[in-house]
Amino acid sequence: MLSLKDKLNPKQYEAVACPPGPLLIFAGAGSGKTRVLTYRIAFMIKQLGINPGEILAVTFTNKAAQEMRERLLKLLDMEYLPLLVLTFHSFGARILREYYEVISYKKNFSIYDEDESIGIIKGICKDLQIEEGGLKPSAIKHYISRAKDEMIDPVEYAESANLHRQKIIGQIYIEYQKRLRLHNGFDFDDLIYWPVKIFDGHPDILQFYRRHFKHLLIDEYQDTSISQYQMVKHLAGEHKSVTVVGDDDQSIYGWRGADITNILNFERDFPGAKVVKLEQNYRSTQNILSAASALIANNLGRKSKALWTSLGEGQRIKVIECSDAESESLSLVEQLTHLRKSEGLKYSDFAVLYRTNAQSRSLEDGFRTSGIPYIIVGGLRFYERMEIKDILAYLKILVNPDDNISTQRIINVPRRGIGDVSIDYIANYSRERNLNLLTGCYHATEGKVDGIPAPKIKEFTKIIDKLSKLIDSGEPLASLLAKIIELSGYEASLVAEATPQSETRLDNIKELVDGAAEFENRTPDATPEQFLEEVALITDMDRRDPNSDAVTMMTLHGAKGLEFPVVFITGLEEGLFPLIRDGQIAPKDLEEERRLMYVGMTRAQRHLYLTHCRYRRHFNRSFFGKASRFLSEIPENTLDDAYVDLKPISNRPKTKLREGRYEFEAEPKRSFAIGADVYHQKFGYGVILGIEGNGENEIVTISFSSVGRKKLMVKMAGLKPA
DNA sequence: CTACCGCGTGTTTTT
DNA sequence: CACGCGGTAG
Repeated sequence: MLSLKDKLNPKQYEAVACPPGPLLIFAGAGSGKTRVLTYRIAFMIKQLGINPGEILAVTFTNKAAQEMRERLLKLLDMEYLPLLVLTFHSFGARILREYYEVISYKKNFSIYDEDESIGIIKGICKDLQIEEGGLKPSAIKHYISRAKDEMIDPVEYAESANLHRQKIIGQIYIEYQKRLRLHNGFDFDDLIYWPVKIFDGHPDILQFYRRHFKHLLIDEYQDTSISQYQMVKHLAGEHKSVTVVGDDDQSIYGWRGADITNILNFERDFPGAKVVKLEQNYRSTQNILSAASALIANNLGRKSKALWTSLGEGQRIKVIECSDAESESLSLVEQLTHLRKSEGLKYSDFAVLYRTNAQSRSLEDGFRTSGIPYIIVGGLRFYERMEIKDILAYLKILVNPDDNISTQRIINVPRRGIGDVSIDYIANYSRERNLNLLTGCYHATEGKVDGIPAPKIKEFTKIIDKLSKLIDSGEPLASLLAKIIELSGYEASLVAEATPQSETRLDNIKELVDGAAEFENRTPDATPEQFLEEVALITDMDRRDPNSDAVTMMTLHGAKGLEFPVVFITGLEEGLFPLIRDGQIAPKDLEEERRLMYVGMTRAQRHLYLTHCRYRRHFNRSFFGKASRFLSEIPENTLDDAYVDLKPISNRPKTKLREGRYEFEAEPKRSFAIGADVYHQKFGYGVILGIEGNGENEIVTISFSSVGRKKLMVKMAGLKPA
């Protein structure tokens, strides 16, 4: 390999070229983490002559895995990647596809997502008549997930329960695991939990994996849970060629079971580990970096580090105080429009970040009305849409007939006159006879189940029959899905509905078929099970199209690993960010919020904007927001002069549409389009942000480069197109 | 027994 | 404000 030393700084080189063995790389934000990981892999292959098949790289997200794959292909100059780059969860799924038998599972198991898992828990609470003691099913799921992260099995959990609440959860946990097995399904946590259990109990299998993967590389090590840590520890075995990369300051998944002590204790767990700190930041200017560093310095119990950059001082950070969320949205539009012009930036150079998905609503309003292209990443995911899950449920029961969850989901979708009561009858009948629900349905068509309208069930089983034949005859995936949509009557019912919503649903299921076709292309020998697995593990974060020129809007969590020339962090109000529930926040939670802020700030390359509102409607109730404490933790000398934008924008009367007939305003004639450049005698050049009223009363909101935002009557203003 | 309608409730972050 | 759940009508 040519001159590694020229392409890496000394620290990076040290990490890349260090001999196989335990290696911990503290990679500060923007310090070229992925670069080091990929070069290290290339180094192992090209310099050390290591067989690529013996290397396993594990990341946390599909996005990260994908990026690493692409960069490796380029670096190694190959067409196909000779090594595995997987997420923890997909690696776990692979192990289970191979060894499901040793834990008495069956082939073609299903993978249940969060909603389905919570659905199972709801069912358990109902069946067991458990008084949940004020615990919501989602909360129960959370506790069970944490238990699995810590490798605590159901019986162990129940036995060690002290509190009344824990005993209830223990009971539910036991039943939950039982039902998952009954349905031949795993939840997300099982994809780590069970492989570790298998390794624990089957040295021969563990030995196989250890021999197979002699060199491990783990990305985002600070986000690993106890179960993931154990998986790494198991695989590392005696040879201990483990490279882990992480940054304790970017640990933001504690609520999901990530255990920051994993990275802090690496040197203890792997004696003789080499530690390299990467502290040169290649992303941000000094101002941004100093501000972020000062902020994170408020956390205790972190490894101290000193990030530095040679990119120069750069712009100061701008804090904008807005009157309300609507004004916040318009402020973003305003700043963005100016900056885009003055610096010749693309829309895709901008990111708008927020703490909770709910905030995206008000933020996107301003973008929509001003015609600025944007994409919202995250929120409701494509594969979590109702219609997609419905169609996939059909596919799931064809592959795994034990999947009662999916059977239950679509037995009456679209409507075939089979209600809850009928389903309960069949479910009870099936349970007593140890049959799965689908088989129970077939019995019902033969009149074996009392009180069930056989013809209606028959309608359902006939569809399944037809589809089974197709899948058995090896129908290609995309056309199989098309058949499901057609034969199930799903398409017809959506067409009949003929609402705007049903139209988008139709579009979505068509997109699903396209996606399946694309999957077939990419993986020629693909089985439906593999497709289902990919679909279960993929997230919306992975569907970001890098080619479209649009502003990216996403949560701060979603932004990890990304970078943008311009970043807006919004909603910086005490209580919202840091997010505080019940007026209280535990110190460790506050520190995680602060790390989240740190992650957000360090996404910015050149410009960083921080906005907060004085007034915000949050939970149904309006409240007056104090500025976030994080704002006061940023040194003054990195901040621009305060920019206050308090012009009330939202005092125009809300139009009522609900009362009486719907009324549609005639499309008003407008003198200017939103986004148009205009010139004003006194204020100079500006951009039209919004238009209200028409004719005599037409009022435009204009952002002037000289004086900021103004509302003017067109009649009086004497505007000229610029 | 199913389908529809209205009321009430409740919102962190995600593999 | 949107969704889920529960009650009622058919």
